[in-house]
Amino acid sequence: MHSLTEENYLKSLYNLANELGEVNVHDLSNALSIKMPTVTSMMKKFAVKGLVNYESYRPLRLTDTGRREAALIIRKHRLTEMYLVQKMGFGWEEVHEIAEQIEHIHAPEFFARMDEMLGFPITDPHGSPIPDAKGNILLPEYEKLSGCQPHQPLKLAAVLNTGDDFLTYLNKHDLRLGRNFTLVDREPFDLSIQIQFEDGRTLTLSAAVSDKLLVVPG
Amino acid sequence: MHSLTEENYLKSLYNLANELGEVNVHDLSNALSIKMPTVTSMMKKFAVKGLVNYESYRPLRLTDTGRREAALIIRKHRLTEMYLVQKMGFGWEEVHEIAEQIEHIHAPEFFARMDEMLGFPITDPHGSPIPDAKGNILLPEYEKLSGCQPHQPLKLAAVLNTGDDFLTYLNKHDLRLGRNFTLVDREPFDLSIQIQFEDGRTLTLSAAVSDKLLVVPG
DNA sequence: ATAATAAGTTAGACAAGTCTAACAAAATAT
DNA sequence: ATATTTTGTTAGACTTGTCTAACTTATTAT
Repeated sequence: MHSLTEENYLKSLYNLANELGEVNVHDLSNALSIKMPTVTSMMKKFAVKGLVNYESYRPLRLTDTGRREAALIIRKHRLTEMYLVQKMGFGWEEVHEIAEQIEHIHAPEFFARMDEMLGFPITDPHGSPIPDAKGNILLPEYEKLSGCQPHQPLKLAAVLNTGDDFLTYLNKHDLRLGRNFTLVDREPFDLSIQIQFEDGRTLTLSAAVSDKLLVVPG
Repeated sequence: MHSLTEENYLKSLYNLANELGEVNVHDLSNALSIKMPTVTSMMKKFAVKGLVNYESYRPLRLTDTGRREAALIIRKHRLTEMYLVQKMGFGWEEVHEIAEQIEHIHAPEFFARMDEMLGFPITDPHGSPIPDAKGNILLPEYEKLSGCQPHQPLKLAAVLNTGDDFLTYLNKHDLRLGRNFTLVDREPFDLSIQIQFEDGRTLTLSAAVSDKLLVVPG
């Protein structure tokens, strides 16, 4: 099994790989707030453990094993978030920090029980997919709101930023997962976007916000 | 805040102090499966942190601060056990290992929510008292079944061993907390004890067992 | 094309928590 | 009362995960 430290490297590596495609030592160092030499030496250790294919000065590549083990940690994280929201009444802006700790618990029965109580959910409270018990994940076909064309009916499917500030902002404007709206207009000057809800109310979203909202056709 | 390692020393120290009255380096070393020199040096560190009063070759004495901090960890442990049993359907023989990990989570809201959902319980699933949020604990007046006189109506109030084997044995004989019975007889030869349930059925318990069962007048 | 900057590595130090070996003090047994 | 055993301490080494300083390779900009 892996240490808590190793689990955090693994998870970060996995998330960065999805966000960036290629992950450099520098990126990982940044994400973890750990200096590059430390990251380099951990990656050499990971190479020995068969979690990454490491070559000097080349981007870091997770092995299939590494990817699977990372997915299993992320599974625990997302299952926990869903449990905290659905079964314990926390808001989606409150659960990240708690899940960040509980994801390191080694107790398969515990997570299996959560999964069962939740009815085997496939996404977490932020719309991110939950990997299955084997570490497989199917990436959903969400589109960034910032990249959509006007006049389409849309539905909020996921958010890309899970910081409290952002989520509290969304709460304030009743922007919850599953909410339907239409993209009315895009302002070319600052790339802000105007949306209209089904009840007729409109809302203007900055590019920073619309870039973090993932939608599906509504 | 304390490291995971420190939390485990603290908890063990607290539990041993309750069991033994006086705790020696040797006892703690034993309980934690950590060699004595390591324990000695940790105790010096604890002395600096104000958690124990340490003097060479003398028994270890928790300070009030140390005792309170230990009680707060034990609070999290017992609250978690209660939650796992009451809200997640685990058996009382399954929860120790999981709680052993979750007790180290730093998230007051999380434990406060559990407490609330459980209706502010005062004991865990094994009958042990749950310290309050300030680290105060009131020791209940339980008696060992092994020390009771015959012909008294009794009620099972707590168990002193929380190993799966013991609890599974109790399950098999329907010996659950709150169960009423009468002490029928004690066999002087091996100190085994015979009890009778309200439905008339009887059961013989070895000294090893009756020494681990705590009762109140039923 | 070369200078400047950014990214990555090597070497060596440090803190936390663990160990073993050797020695010292306290408790126990005859 | 003294020898033996048990308990406790000191000293020094090791591992994991971190850092800084110095150097190297790769990328970028002029």
